[in-house]
Amino acid sequence: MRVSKEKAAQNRERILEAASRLMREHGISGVSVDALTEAAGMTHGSLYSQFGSKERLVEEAVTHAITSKGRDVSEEAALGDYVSEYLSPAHRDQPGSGCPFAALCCEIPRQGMAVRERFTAGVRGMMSLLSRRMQSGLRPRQREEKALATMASLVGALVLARAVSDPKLSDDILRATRNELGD
Amino acid sequence: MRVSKEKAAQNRERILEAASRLMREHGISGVSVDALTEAAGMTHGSLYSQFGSKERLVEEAVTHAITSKGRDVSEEAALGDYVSEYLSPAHRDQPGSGCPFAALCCEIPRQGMAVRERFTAGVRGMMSLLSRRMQSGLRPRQREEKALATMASLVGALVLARAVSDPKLSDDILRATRNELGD
DNA sequence: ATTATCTATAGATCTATAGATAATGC
DNA sequence: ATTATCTATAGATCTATAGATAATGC
Repeated sequence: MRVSKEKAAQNRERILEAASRLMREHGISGVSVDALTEAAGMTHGSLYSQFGSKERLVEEAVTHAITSKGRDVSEEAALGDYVSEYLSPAHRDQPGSGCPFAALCCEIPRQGMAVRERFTAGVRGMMSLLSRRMQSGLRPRQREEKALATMASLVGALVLARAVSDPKLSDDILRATRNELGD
Repeated sequence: MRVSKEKAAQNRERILEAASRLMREHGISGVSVDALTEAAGMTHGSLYSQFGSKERLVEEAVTHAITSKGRDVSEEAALGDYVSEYLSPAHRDQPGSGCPFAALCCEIPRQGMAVRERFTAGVRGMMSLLSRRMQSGLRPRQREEKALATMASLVGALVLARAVSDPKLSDDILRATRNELGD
């Protein structure tokens, strides 16, 4: 049965929402087309009519996750606030709505070029977001370098904190990195 | 057909070698029992006789990768040398023989408890390895904290450098983190 | 007439098991 | 007699496609 253009656009959006959340929680290869469309309240057939293939959906879902996450960052927020929130236990414990870079990074090298390029564009976006918040005394080139190193610290701390089974060690990783970036 | 005890032990070792390499290259869920035993020159049936299940093989393979990698680090190596090698393009381009933490971190939260605990033990090992190389002026507690923050930087830089599709940006991530850790 | 969605299904592939085989090691 | 390995296969599950259905929008 067919639905209205408006309803179809809504359905597409719901699939993307579900995909960007489920992929961050279970990994890209860990989410089936079936599980995904079911979470969006549809059958798997509709995904192929909307996106053509899983690969193309992944492209859009990765972009969706990155841009929607980027919009959450207010332009006024200081570096320290951003770091504190990024390295908070709450962020660690909610990967589905958390940083897409930390959630997907290890799977990205095995994705198609289009997916990797969208991920890369997102990394550049986060670099410039952090760069703008670096000490104003530094030259642009140095600020970008600082931004990249900071991003590496943030992403690394989050993925390790999520991976270890000991809650205390996990907290230690977050705190140690917060302290290091606070200087 | 049966083989000698010695040969069987060799076969087991070959499966573990293949597993620890292939899992780092294609992810834990990205390697099938079939692909794995074939890489070791056997059929998939023998894996079940040797390990009982894929999950139990993963436990052993993760441990195998971590301990064999840990043995490579000479006790005399300084922190700077370790960092330079870790953040080298060569390490980035050879995940199969590289750091298991960087290769597997994102998949570990979805593994069984036994796998997560072995990963966690490995993280503690790397922490103490780095800790021993920190400035001798610091107290043990501070050295461990520095070690954790350094590990986060290393792992984060490597996974991001592997993920981005632009070779220049990838090099920049490695260099920026090397410079940051060099201070 | 167009098209978003559903149903049914094809064709791969994945983990796991059962039973046969044949060399080992007592 | 034991057991490491192989062969065959069961039972799930995964991506994708073909054709039917029915509401939309000209």
